[in-house]
Amino acid sequence: MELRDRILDAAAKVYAETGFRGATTRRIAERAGVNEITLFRHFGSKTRLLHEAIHCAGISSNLCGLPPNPVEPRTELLEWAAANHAELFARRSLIRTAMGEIEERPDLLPAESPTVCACRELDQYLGRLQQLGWIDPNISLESAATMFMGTLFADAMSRDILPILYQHSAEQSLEQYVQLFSRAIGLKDARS
Amino acid sequence: MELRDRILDAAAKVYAETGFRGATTRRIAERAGVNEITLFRHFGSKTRLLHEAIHCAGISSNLCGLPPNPVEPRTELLEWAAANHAELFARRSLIRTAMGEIEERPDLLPAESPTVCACRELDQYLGRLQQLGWIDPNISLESAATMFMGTLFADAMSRDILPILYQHSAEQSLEQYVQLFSRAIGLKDARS
DNA sequence: ACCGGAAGTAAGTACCCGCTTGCATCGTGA
DNA sequence: TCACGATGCAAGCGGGTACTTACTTCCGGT
Repeated sequence: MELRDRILDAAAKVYAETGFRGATTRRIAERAGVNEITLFRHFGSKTRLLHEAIHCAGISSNLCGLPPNPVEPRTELLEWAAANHAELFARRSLIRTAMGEIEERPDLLPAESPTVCACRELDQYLGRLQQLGWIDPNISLESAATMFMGTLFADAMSRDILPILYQHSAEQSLEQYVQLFSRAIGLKDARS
Repeated sequence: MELRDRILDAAAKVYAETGFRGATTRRIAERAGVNEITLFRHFGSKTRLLHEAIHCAGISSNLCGLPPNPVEPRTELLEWAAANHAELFARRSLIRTAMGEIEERPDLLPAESPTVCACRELDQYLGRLQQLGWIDPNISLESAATMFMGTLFADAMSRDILPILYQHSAEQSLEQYVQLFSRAIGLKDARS
């Protein structure tokens, strides 16, 4: 791993653990196994370093998208939900920290967050289902997409800190969510 | 307002805005219009002050609960959702900050959070509906309750920071959520 | 052999932090 | 009137913070 990437990686981790104020240049340097001065020579200031680190850490890996031509909506929704939930859950520390500081430092989070993209993707997918006549024509697509995305988001953010609420495994919960959501939107499918 | 309460109030606000590290004793004192020394004379240390401040700020106001004997589930759910959402939304800054720091300072949040109580309350209410035969007997009550609570939670936490996702008003969204949720659990009601 | 760039080392600056000490001030009940 | 408790004020302590300066070390290319 290149030194620069090692620093960015360490910075993102320390930030996720302790926030902007807690992510001191000394701690980041120590975590990266690098002299503190090197941070400043590479990135100029702590602020610029953290900006770049969070931006890089926020770039989502390749998610399997929802198909343009739905075939088995229930299966497709479940796979998509599992991928998105796993992504959110893996980054939960960083996301929680950044959300907690968003009012103080709104520029640290990218405007086009993966969550927003995912929600729009779901919205458009539901639109296709609606055109095909597979779901209720009267429901609000945006609200349905927001509801389902909110469920995934809240689960991924709270599962490890509110274990009382999340006693089922993630897979079991996601199946239930998809089943409930399918009923909510009136999905007509062979396997009800 | 008593001086002690003024300090606690200021401490909770500064904490919600800037987190534990950002909530310096000088800032809290200035916000409370009080000498910094007074904080230490009253609470001993910054840590004890913030513990008490967050605990007091977390005590929920009297929420209208779900009725023990359901009459109009759709209306009851909507009112309950509106009350809970309003409560979460009002405290969103504090909740976001505390969630962001929960791994570093898990003792700052009460174990029995209002959200957990609300989710259990909803779970039991759904159980009553199920016993009455008003909703599907096969669905998982915990998953349904978690799903709806997650929707409310995500909405309240993200509405102000992701306005692209939440273009409808809160009331409109809540109505849609309740309508979708009612369908998800198979609620049989006069007004479908 | 030598040079240049990248990294480390040591020291320091100016500031902010939690917290303490010592003393002045003020209001109230005895 | 006076004593006392609560509060304010000024100053400071030891330590941490971001960041700088000046110098050394090391390593690869020519």
